[in-house]
Amino acid sequence: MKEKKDTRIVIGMSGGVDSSVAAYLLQQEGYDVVGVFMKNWEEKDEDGHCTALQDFEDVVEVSEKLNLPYELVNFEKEYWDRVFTYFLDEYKRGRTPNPDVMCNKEIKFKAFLEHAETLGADYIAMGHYAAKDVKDGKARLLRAKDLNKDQTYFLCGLNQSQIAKAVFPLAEVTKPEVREIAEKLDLSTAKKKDSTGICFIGERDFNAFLDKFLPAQPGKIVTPDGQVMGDHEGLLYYTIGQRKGLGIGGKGTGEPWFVIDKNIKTNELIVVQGKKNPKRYKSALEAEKVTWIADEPPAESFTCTAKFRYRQPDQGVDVKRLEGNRWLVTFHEKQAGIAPGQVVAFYDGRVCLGGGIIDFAID
RNA sequence: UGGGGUAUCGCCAAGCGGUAAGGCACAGGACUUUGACUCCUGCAUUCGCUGGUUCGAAUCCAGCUACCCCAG
Repeated sequence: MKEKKDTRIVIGMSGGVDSSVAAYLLQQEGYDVVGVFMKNWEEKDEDGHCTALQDFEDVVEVSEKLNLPYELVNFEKEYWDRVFTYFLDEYKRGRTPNPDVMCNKEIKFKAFLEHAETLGADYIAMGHYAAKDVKDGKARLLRAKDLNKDQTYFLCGLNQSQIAKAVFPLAEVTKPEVREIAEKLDLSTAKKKDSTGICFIGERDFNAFLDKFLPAQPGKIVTPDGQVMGDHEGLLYYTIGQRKGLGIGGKGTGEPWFVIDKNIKTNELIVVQGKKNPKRYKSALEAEKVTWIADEPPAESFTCTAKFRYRQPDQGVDVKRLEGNRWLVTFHEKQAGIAPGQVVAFYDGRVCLGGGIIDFAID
């Protein structure tokens, strides 16, 4: 076993508080820490500022304050090829992808990991709120102590070799504590607002953003029995479970309307009225491309909990392998808003078992 | 061109002489490393138009206009 001072950890620095403090905590532990900023997207915001470079400036400032060696690495091509094309392809299929899960899988814990190894890294670290341990020689991904910020949902697509190489400095630290530490150190990122929106791309008018890459085809909004309720701007702008943006008001019972399906062939958006409408609720789903953190499933059939979206309370499910990486997930309680393309993450208590992509929901 | 009915926010809709409920939609914000969901706030000095009665009308009266229904 290497001494900590001889153990090199390359940490991904985003320019936010979390990774800033994570780097500091590793230094305090006594590791040989190197910070690397990933530039994965080339675009300016509405004001013409390159947001990525603004973030990099924060990395520079924090790194100099912490006396941390740092560098910038460019993965724009990798991000485009492995994350963004997938993102667009899914939308073309009428599905709703989760680019950030793919980003972790392909960029942060692959391209970045490979790059870190060329820098002599023993491990890589990220500012994710997640934890890890090793049991019976296998690395496990665990929920962070700060369950409110836990980001294991976004990491559920990682495999054993990726988790084995990772460390999560924020495993036992809460967000308020992170802010506190940053303030004490007087880091420039201390009061920086949490970033949201697609990782590396940021917050923006989503429909306008998509429109730059995919042509929209307006069509009809209809009920399951074919009643025309209005017009939509393009199927890809809507997600199953969505309420806002339909522009349907005052019809029927006066309750809000929700998207329950898309018909690619007829270019119709299918909606139903009422939060409690039974047509919104599904009893199971089929997941594809399911992977397990342990590289192997716990069993061919088992019971656990799952999330179908970030920050959703855990739901009891029965999981059963169909064939290969396809699994049937049956809900203990019916679920609304199960959107194909989105990610289902499996948990056993604090352990994140793995996850897959929702292919379709079953009534 | 006979009879009856209705005209209140983008939509649905309360109100019935005392000084414009509510819901949906929409907008803004909060929440949030996807997309969504959710939550909070805002949203008709004005009630088809024109007059009249009244201290006071969206509410009563008259005329006009529009639409709907039944008869032609």
